[in-house]
Amino acid sequence: GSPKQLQQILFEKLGLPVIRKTPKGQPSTAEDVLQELAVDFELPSLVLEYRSLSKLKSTYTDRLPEQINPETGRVHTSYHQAVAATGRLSSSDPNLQNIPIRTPLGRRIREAFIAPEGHVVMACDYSQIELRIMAHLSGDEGLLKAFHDNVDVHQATASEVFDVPYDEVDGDHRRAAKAINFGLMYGMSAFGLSRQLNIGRAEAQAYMDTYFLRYPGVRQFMDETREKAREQGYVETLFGRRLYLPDIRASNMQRRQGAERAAINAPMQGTAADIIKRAMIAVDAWLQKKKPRAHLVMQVHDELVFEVHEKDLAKLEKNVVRLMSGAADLDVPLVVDTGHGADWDTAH
DNA sequence: GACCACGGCCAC
DNA sequence: AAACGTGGCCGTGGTC
Repeated sequence: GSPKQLQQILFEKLGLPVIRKTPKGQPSTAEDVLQELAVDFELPSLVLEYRSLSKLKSTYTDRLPEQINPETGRVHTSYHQAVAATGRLSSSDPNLQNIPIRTPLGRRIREAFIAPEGHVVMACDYSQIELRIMAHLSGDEGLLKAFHDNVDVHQATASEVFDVPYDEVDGDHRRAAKAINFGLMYGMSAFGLSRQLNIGRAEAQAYMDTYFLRYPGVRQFMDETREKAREQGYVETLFGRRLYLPDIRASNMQRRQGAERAAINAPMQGTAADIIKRAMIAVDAWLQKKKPRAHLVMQVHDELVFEVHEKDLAKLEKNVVRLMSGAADLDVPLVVDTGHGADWDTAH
């Protein structure tokens, strides 16, 4: 578990090539580096497998049972309202906003979050909320249309960027388009996209150029956001939450560009945070008024998780969807997906 | 025992 | 050199 010791074994003792260095100048043993080394060498795959198992065991399987409150028999997180710069909540001790979901083994940890006898877990999440907010804030016609037509937005982006009919988009093109969509919201450069997709820089630049040609409103929105940040020293969400960016005029290019990326991202991430908070307030009011056998037990940025008596499930689901969808009036629909089951994994 | 930096990695 | 935003937690290696 020691990157320092692993560096010595891989790069000094075994003489494997150094693919990348850490910010402190040490040879990196990060996941993407080991994946590349795994093509030619045997050990890196084993290290990666050990790492993923070790992460799940040390952070979740070992720790969560230790944090069960003996009085309630539950784990209780702490939510913080004034930590994340964008207005998101954060969660700690334990963090319940980073419970694994991406891998089958990771998902087994979610199965441990179960509802009491006679109750189910219900999970309701906003579909693509940040991209929808990007469509709203930018007013880009193509993006607005994609959401109005209720199509798969990554598939639609792939169709535009790679110039293939919507129904003929393959998995690789969709994956690339998804990376472009998310990368854009994080202020990613062509260099970053080339690294993410493992393609040449010119090719990545061509993808981004085509994207901005097809979605000109998005380019304009991003240019204007940078400009506004520089002029005002802050950016704001749809509802006026500000993020001040003291580094936006820094002479140090790295700091300045970092502030520009934060400026691009904050209106979208922050507006999503505002919207789900409005939804939580509306849901709380409804719960207090109607008194169903239900509790809101978690918030995970774009998702609300409830425990609800089986008999009150249908009514709760209908109303939570209504209240979450209606928490903001955007130029695109706010779509809410829901699921339920005996545990948090099944509810997804 | 408390705290820290680092490298790494889990989530959205 | 870095290059993709927001968080929190782990083990290691180290200090006080």
